[in-house]
Amino acid sequence: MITLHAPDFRLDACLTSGQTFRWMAHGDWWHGLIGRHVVRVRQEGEMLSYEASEALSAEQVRAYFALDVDLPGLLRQIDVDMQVHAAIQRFRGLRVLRQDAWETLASFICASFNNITRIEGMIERLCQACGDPAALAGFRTFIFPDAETLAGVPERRLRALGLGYRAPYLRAAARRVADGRLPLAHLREVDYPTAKRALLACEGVGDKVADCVALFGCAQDAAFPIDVWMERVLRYYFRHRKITRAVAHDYAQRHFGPYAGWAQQYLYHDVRHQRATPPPTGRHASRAMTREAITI
DNA sequence: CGCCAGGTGCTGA
DNA sequence: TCAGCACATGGC
Repeated sequence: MITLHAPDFRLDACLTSGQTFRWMAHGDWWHGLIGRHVVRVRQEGEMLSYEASEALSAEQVRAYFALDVDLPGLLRQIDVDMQVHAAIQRFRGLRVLRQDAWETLASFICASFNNITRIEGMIERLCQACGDPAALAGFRTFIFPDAETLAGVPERRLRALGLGYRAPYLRAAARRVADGRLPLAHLREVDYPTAKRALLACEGVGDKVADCVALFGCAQDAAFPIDVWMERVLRYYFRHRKITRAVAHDYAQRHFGPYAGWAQQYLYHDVRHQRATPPPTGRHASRAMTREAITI
């Protein structure tokens, strides 16, 4: 077992905030994969411990959990209004993970117009059907199938896994990655608009999915995915008027700046968490936040 | 059973 | 540019 120092970090928030779909809680441990490595991780205070099925360096783990990011400095940049401030206070330590770009692209194609529970099931069946088996002690799982593999899977087989109309989109994206038309590794090196434009070339990838892949899979910290939840959150900055996602996205970019994606992750996790555990009275808090929103 | 889900592509104004 | 619509599926 290897232990690293992980200040300003909250593992459970990272793994339950809708940016990753395969981690499972097992007592104090979380079981999952980092790339092709089967891993279990556990947080105790400022310490993060892990075990892996094969050599997995501390640097790879640090990179995956974005522990190299100066979180206090970053939060200072996005802590620009009452609403995001409250989310930061509640979930300080939440970080945007640095996941594999292909797995992120494939996962978020499956995520479109879908709910998280079913997304998890679809991805798990996809891995069982097309991925290589792997294990860590008693934990057995399957590696996420690579693009070359999925490019050769017939659409009807993907439909049989429950992907529905997303099946042809996933197959086409796999082809595009496998044959090099979409150079995913390169998208970490270019600027955000360039990365997003490249992702949008895939069928079944619109603004929201492209932003998720850019943010979670390509280290594009400015990317700002807007789904139905974020649309509700952002409406609040416009005095609850109806707004198009394009307007909301443009506003968020200017309002939060180069780390807008991290603000998005805090707001998203916060609104989802509020639904799960509603606050006791909320009256004063919501009035204060409304007043703040109006002055923006 | 009806509504909803980390949307996208297409169409017609 | 933008609203309106179809699209598969299953969780709740």
